[in-house]
Amino acid sequence: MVSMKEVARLANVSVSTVSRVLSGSVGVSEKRKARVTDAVRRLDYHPNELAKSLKMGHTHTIALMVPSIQNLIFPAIVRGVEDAARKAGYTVILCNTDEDIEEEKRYIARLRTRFIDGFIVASMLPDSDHIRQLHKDGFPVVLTSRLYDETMDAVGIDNEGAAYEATGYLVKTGCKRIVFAMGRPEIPLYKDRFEGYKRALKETDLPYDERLVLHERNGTGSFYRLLMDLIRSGVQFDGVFSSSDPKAYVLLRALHDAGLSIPQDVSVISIDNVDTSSQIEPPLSVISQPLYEIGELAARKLIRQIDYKSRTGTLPPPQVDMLKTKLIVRKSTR
Amino acid sequence: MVSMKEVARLANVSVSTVSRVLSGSVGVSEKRKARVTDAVRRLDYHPNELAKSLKMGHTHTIALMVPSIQNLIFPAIVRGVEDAARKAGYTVILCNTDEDIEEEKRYIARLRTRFIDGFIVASMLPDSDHIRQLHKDGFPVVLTSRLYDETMDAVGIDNEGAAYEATGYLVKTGCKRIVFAMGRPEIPLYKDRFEGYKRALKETDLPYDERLVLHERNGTGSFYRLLMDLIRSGVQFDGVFSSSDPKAYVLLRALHDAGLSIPQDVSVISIDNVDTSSQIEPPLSVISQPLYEIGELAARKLIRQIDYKSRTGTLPPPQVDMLKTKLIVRKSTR
DNA sequence: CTGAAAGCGCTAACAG
DNA sequence: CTGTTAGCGCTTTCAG
Repeated sequence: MVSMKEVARLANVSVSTVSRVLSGSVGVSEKRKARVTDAVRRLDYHPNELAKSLKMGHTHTIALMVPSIQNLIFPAIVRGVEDAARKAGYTVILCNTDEDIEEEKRYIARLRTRFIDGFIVASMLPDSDHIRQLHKDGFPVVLTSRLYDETMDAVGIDNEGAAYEATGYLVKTGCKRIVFAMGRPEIPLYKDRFEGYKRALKETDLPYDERLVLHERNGTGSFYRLLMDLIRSGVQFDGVFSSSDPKAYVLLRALHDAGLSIPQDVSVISIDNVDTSSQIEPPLSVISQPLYEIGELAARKLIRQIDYKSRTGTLPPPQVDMLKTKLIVRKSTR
Repeated sequence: MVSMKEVARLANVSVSTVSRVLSGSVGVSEKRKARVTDAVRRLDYHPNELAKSLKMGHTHTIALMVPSIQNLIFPAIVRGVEDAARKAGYTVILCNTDEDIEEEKRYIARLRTRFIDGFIVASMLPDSDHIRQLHKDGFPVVLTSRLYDETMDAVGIDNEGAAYEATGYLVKTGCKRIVFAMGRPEIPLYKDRFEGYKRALKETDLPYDERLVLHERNGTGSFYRLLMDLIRSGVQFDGVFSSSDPKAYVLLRALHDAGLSIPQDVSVISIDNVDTSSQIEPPLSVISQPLYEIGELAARKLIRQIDYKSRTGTLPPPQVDMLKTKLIVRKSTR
C-alpha cells in the first residue's frame, strides 16, 4: 500500500503539504500543489481511511440493526438507508438481530469499539436500555419501524390511524364481522394497530368479538392454524384485516385452502405494501407505508445528527417524523 | 473513550503488559495479570478495534456486493453470509450495486482504502475486470450466484442441470409446448438455464419453437406484456418454465389475468424457491437452490481465504463449489 | 517476565 | 506558504 510518505518523497515536499492539498489545498503554492497531484496520480495513491478515522474519530460508517433481512418489509427499508448513506459518503454495516436482545447487545458492544458514527435501529423492543444507553453515551441514533418515543430521533407511521383506515374500508365495503390478525404484543406497533381496529369497530357500531382476533403463537406461520381453527369452529366472518403483509400471505393461504373465495366470501386487507403484495393472487389491498422513504429519511436524519454532533459536540434535540400512509385498493377486497 | 494507557496506569503496569494479557497473557505473571484484568473490568475497557486494525492490517470486515437486496433471492443469501460472518467475528458491509458497473467500481475503490479483508461478490457481470483485478491485487474474493470461472473461489449451482430437470418435469407431466422466460443474456446463468431447457426439449424429441421463448426487455415486469402478447397471438402452450422466481410471479399474474387456470390450462415451474414461493396461490413448483447455504458457504470460504492469506501471505488455489438443487413439486404443475 | 520505544498512516498545531 | 512534531490507540520488537 502506498502511503502519504511516498507521495511526499516523490513530490519532494513534506507529508503535511501532501495532506494539505488532499484536503482542500488551502495555503499551498500552485507549484507544489501540481507536484503533489502529479505524484498522487503517478503512484495511484489513495488515502488510508482507517488511519484517517483513527486520527479524526469518525469512520463514515453507520450500523443498521434489523430483526431479519428475511422479513419482507426490510429489504426496501435497507435499500433506502443504503442509498441515502452512500450518497452522503457513508457505508452501512448490516446487522440481523433475530429479535434477540442479547445478540443485539453483543453486536453493539463490538461496533462501538470501531468508532461507528451512528446507529439506525429498526429492531427495538421495549426494555431496550442498551439502545437508550447508546444515545445517552452520545451516539447518534435513529429509531424506525418499531418502538420509538420522544427521547430519540425516529421515523415511523401512524399505526393506529392506518389500522383505523384499513378496518374502516372493510366496513365501508360491507364487512360486518372482521377478523384481526394480531402480531406479537411486545411490539408496540401491533398494539397500536389493534387499537385502530377497535376504534373503527366502535365508531361504526360493530360489536367487538374476541373470537375474531387471532393472536400470533410462534412465528407468522401460526396464523394458518389459527384461521383454520376459526373456520372449523363455525364462527362466521366476512373480512380479514392482517396487521402485516407477511401475515396476510399465510392468511390468504389458509383461506384458499379452506375453499373460500376472495373477495367474494371474505375481503382481505393488510398494512405494509411489500413489493410482492401487488403481484400475488389476488393482488392484496393494503394500507401502504413508504418503506424505502422511511429508510432514506432515517439515514438522512442520522447523518444530520452526526454532522450536528461534529460541529457542536452534542446531539440535536430529538424529533420524530411521521410519514404518510395510503390506502391502495386491489383485488382482495370487494 | 478509555484507552489502554489508562488501564495501564490504574493497574500500575506498562501498556505492553496490558496488551499482552489482552491477547493471551503469554509470559505475564499471575499477579500482574490479575491487576490488569481487574483494571479492565473497573474501567469497563474495550480495546479500540480501529487502532488495532491500523496496526495489524486487517479489519475483520468483509464487503458483500449484491445487485439489489430488493431482488427476492438476496435476502436469504445475505442472511447466510451475515450469520456465518458473525459467527467468525466478522462484520459485513452491504453494497447494492444496481447492476451498475461504475457504481460497483466506486464502491470497491472506497472499500479498498479501509483495509476491507475480503469481498463476496454476487453481482458480477462479464467484463468485470475490476473484480479480477481485486483478486490479482491479493484480495480474498468469492463469487456467487452470478458469473464465475475457475480463477476465483466461487459457490453456485448447476444451472444447466437445474433447467434441464425443470423442463423435464414439465414434459414428464404432459406438457408439449413449453414457454421459456429468459432473463438478461449478459448474465451467464440465464444462458445456462436456456441451454438446459433446449437440451431437455431435444432429448424428449419436442420441437424447439422460438416464439415460445420470451426475452426480458427491461426489467422483470416486461414479462407481463410478453406473455400477454403471446397469448393474444394465438400461439398455443401448455407449460411455462421461468428462469427465476421473481419472473414467475409476473408470469403467474399474466396467466391469471388472461383467465387461464393453473395448472389445469398451463403448468408453471421456476428455479429459485424464494421464501414466498410456497405461500402464493398457487404454491409454485420449483427447482430449489439453497440460497441461505450458498451465502453461508461463500462467507466461510472467504474467511478461509483470509486466514490462509494471513498465514502464508498468498491466496489459496481457487475452488468452485456446486451446491445441490432439488425439485419441489407444489400446486402450479400437474 | 517487563517496560521503553518504534511505528501503522494520517492530521493539526506549532514554528519558521 | 512549508516542514517538523506530536499524537490517535494499539502491537511488537528489543533490551534489560
